[in-house]
Amino acid sequence: MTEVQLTAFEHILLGLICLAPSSGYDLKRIFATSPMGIYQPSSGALYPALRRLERKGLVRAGAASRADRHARARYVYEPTELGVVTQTRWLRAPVRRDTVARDLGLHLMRFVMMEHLLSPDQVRRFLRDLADALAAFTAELDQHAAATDPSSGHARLALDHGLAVHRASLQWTENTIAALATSPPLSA
Amino acid sequence: MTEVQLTAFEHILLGLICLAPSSGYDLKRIFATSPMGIYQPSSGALYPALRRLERKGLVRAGAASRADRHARARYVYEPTELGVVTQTRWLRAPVRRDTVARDLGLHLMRFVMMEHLLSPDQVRRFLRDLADALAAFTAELDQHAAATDPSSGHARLALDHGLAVHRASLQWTENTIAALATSPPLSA
DNA sequence: GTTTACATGTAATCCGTTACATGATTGA
DNA sequence: TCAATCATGTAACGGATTACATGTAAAC
Repeated sequence: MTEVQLTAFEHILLGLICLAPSSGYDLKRIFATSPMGIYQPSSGALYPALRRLERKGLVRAGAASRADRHARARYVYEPTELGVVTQTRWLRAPVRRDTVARDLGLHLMRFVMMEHLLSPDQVRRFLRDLADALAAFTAELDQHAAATDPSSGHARLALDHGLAVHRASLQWTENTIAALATSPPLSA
Repeated sequence: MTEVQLTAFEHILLGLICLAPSSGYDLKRIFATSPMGIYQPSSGALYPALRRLERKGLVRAGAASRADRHARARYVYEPTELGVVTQTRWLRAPVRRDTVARDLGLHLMRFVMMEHLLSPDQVRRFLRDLADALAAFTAELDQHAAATDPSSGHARLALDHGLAVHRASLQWTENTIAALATSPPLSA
């Protein structure tokens, strides 16, 4: 029971490898072409991170490595059993109210990655928690707003931005809960 | 013309000091109590950053230091002329389309800090640029969405989240441009 | 025949977190 | 006097960026 602690970046890599076995370059391409391409990991971040995951026994360089008559080394990583367990535990971690705003993007990544690792019920619970956390956060911002002179300059306007954005996020969460309730994930 | 390069964190500290001369502890309190308290800088980040700003000649420990019969050292920093120039240049920097999503929070910080350092016209231009960048980004997301099966699981749903949030941000930007046009900043 | 995509890596540097250390002042 | 607040700092550690290095394969 050695508590495996990973960085957010490592968890995202592990999650992507859980979705589909990938080489470092594959992962780079995923970041480059998918909408999450707002973050582009450098080689100096990516390859050492993969090595750390391997060293910790969460992924392994699988059979596909060095195939396809590629003379150049090519390591295709796949998750180990421990890797899947670790990732699943991360996905199940509660949504913390006090950091929901800071980690909003990360929570969305978790949502994407829990599709095949958690049960529909656990996904529902996650979204419910997320909605609650967002509601609490917007309520807090509302209080700040109420305590601020509405015509007091840019700080107040920026506060309105935070409110608008997190209300939209909350709205999405509620909509998604409803959508997943009426049309359950395809198990066809 | 030694190009002074600062981290985002350093620029935020410098910006806060430009708004009002502050000690390290003052800054800590600002982070703790204002809505931007989602980020709580540690002592190990804060004090070395202030030292770096001082070493680079952007702030100086002002007259208020060690006053108030505080035996314990207390350094109240105020911006130097070079500090104000550097900060102003940062505030004037263009909004980059390709990083608007990643740096959205930072752009809002810039908006707050440009209130007293830039002209209303420059603020307007900044918001116009921000709106354009957000429009470009949402258009890009729209294209991704159009190319994705609408019932294809969590990735698509997460994309919808990004769209909702950035549309809300864009809406705020347009609203704010309008608001600042009708009621110009108080110069009373 | 040279650029572009594929594919992985290292070294220097810098910065942030965590945890610990120190000491004064105020109020219960 | 004991806790909380004020107030600044250091040391160990880890990880990210930048820039550089290396080499193959495909395409033009």
